[in-house]
Amino acid sequence: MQIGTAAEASGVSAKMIRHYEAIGLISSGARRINGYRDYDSRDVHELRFIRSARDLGFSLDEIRTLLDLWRNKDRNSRDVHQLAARHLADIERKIVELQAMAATLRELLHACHGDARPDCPILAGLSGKTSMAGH
Amino acid sequence: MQIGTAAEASGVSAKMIRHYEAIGLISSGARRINGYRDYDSRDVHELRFIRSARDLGFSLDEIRTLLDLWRNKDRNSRDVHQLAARHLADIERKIVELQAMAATLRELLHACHGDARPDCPILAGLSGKTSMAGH
DNA sequence: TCAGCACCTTCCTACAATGGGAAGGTCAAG
DNA sequence: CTTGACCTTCCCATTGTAGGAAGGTGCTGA
Repeated sequence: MQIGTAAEASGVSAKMIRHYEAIGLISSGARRINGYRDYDSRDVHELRFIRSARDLGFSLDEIRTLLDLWRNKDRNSRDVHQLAARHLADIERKIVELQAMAATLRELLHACHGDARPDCPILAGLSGKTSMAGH
Repeated sequence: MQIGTAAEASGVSAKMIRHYEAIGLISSGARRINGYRDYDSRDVHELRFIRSARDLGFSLDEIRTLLDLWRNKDRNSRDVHQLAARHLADIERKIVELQAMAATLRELLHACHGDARPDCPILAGLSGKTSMAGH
């Protein structure tokens, strides 16, 4: 099948499929006589794997490792577990960060009347006249 | 004061101060005879404002608007409130997304024994053999 | 048979925010 | 007069994705 069909079937855009090939995430597979890339269901399967991993927030570099492990039948499930656990920890850290931001914003929003008057605790907070959560 | 001092005082790196000037976020202020940028406490105050807003996750584009509102004494606190509320909603949406990812990851991690054996529900999940949370 | 359209190819550009580094100018202390 | 710590500009890299230009391919309908 052509790249467009593989894109549709996998949920990865044709643009991205070419990109993944360019950075060596997927192999430079077969070409037809006209130079068009040719894909089969295994390729689509792999693309879907990548797509799922992206949806879970794995970076392309992490996915590179995951793909290696996926292809390697002698792998250790410990390696996968470790990678995923580290990634989960990253996400949890990010959530905590965002929650801190959200809490501060909610506080500021609560204090700001939000009408036609110019005085605004949000701006005051940003300008450092109020307690602010650090980075 | 020189850029390095302003950087230290504001928590914004010299590199970023130059960048903010280049993109017009802050004005191209005075230069000394030798071509060095010169800053005063008002500049530092503005940089700290930017820094705080960045810490709260505002984009430089949003900060551009916030700075305009901050400088404009005839502003409407409603505008600030609206901008901040929208930003808070963005953050909350992002938190929900990350929490969904984390939940799926935790499920997969829970199912994966993570030892020397090769079979791994995490890889199976990514390859689509298990229920996965969509994007 | 040719026109048109949908597809494909490569290559370059952009985004957002930040950092790294090179090549060179400036200034104060020793 | 050298050394070192600043400063200047300019270019490049990052991460993941998209847009677009310029050109080739191939099917379909008139």
